[in-house]
Amino acid sequence: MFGDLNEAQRSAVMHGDGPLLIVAGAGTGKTATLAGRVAFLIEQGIRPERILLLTFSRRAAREMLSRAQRMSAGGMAERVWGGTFHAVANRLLRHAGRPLGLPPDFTVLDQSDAADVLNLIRDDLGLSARERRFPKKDTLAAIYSRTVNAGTKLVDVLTRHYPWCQEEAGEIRQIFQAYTVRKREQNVLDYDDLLLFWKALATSPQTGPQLAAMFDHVLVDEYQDTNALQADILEGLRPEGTPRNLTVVGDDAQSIYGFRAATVRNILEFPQRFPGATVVKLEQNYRSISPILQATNAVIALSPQRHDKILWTGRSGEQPPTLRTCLDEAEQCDDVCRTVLEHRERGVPLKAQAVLFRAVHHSDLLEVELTRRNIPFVKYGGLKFMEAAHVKDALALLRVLENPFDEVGWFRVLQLPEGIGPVTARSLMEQIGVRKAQREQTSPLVNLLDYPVKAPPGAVEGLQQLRSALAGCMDQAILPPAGQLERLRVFLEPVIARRYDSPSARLRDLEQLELLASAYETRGRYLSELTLDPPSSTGDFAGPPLRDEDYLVLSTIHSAKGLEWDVVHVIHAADGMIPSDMAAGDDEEIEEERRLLYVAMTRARDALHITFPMRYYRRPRGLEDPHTYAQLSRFLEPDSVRTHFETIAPLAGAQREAGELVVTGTTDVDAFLAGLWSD
DNA sequence: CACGCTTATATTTTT
DNA sequence: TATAAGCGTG
Repeated sequence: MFGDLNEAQRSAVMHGDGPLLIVAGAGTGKTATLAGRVAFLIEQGIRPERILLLTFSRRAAREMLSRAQRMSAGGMAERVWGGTFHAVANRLLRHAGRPLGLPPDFTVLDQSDAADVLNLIRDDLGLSARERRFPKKDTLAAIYSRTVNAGTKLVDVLTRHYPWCQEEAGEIRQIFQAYTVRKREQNVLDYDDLLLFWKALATSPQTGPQLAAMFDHVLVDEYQDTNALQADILEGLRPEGTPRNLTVVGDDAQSIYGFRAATVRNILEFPQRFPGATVVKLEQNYRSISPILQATNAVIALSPQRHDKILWTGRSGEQPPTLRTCLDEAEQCDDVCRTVLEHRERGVPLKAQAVLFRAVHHSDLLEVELTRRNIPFVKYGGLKFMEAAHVKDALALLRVLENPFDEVGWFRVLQLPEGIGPVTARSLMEQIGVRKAQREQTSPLVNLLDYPVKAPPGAVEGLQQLRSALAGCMDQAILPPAGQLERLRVFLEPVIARRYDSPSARLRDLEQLELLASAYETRGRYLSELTLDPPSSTGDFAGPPLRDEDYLVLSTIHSAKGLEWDVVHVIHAADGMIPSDMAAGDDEEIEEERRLLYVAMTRARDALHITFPMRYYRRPRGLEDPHTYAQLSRFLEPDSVRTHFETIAPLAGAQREAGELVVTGTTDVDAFLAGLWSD
């Protein structure tokens, strides 16, 4: 059954008790190994519900467990505890959060909800009166999250990552303090709280041992992307003096989540933190053909950090990766479309191909072009769906039904009826007692439904419609979440038509939301699953019609982690894109960008194409030249890296045919100039 | 006080 | 490009 595994993989799979670190290079069969280990443990008689498998996404957990299922005879893998740190924390805390004073019916705030709460507090504290420009709500949320996850002092985070906000440190601290108070009042947890409370539970002398006793084995995927908080949780779960059955898998060369305070130190210091750890290295790459692997090895070789493993492959192949210089973005789109179709001609379906890029909006132009040419695609990455105003409106309605003390929920809901803006909404919240959260107090929801409130005459009718919509959803026993959404849609339809453009598309989204809800029996379950595992692609919604069709995959590099395709196209391989200008802060950030390119390239099995446009058109700001010139990404360095590529210039070909002279010197001039600005 | 309009601005990656 | 703040009107 484990016959397909190589020696290193087998030794990892069959490792006995004690800590185990598997350093698994890209494409070395990490998933098979981890799934194999789960299957092995079950075969050894470990009860599946006593195994905890922590992965980076829900999708990864599903894949891993279904593989383990196939490998294990008994087929009990589905009872394994699996999911992301956050999702597992959510489950655990609903059962075991009592000792922390945490009622089991808390609701979860996603990052943008958290930002809204921060914004509300900023208004309340009167900090919006603009003397200086104050960090925006999303920035506040980012600062908060980074501080908590890294476990560092606010001032240090500000100095290092948000130097332009240092002046406001006092106010920021004030907001953060109030933020914690509000969350507790309202019985809501944000992403970071989920981890914090889990850690509190796992490390407390009272509850820690009970928690640790729940599991015989803990396995963690993508360990290079865990942060200090998560490492503490793991140590709490496998305390010293007990059998420390902890398996972690990771690759320091693929750590790309520094912005979420992930630290490679977790993987590097694992043997110190868990003394007696066995270390297994997986170095045989099964994914890429040799010319691609050589190129990716060359990219990572230039990283000044030590990655001491050498990947090799038995997969031979002739075609080196191509490096394609395009005139501009339009030509890049054209080239990608053509190359994609060429591969399909030769028998590679669209599904086996992916286009990868640094930032969500990098595919905008390509999406237009693909649509124009009737090439179907799905896009992964980005949070677009959950961020849309109308989706938030619908979910806010469900949230106040679920948790009537949810402040941001109410603030949004109460502004839906015509004639009510922020000021009236605040007054209504005051009247129904949203903020006086004592547990015994009557529910603000009941107050709104059963008692009259003062509102301006113009708002009375709309308010009444809101009331009856909410009232229609009160009895969960009769109406499941999908039914509630159906009822709420009647109310939302005119609201959306009045407030937003392209209402028909938005109404379709509400139907999708309803479709998704039909899989859940309770509102609470539905809401927390949606915030912890949001639909990651438009394809997550595409029901049967799109499912069997062939489609090209578009993905951010971050979302492509752990996946692979026959053919990979990496676009925008220009300085300013990879590495992103935004990341050009310090060496550490630049190195993370290098690893990002490495991750992108190592997704490819048989063919890899990297393109970059020489010229970008930006919307003119003032009298600036709307064209900017880009250079090839510095990570594709000429001597040791570019030699592994076949260089193609669609532009040069076209121009030579036209008898024009191709000027290749531009980039050198730009490089010279760039050298003058940098120090 | 709501709402529609204009103008400034800052722009990554995701649980 | 999308959002937020600013301003005028009803």
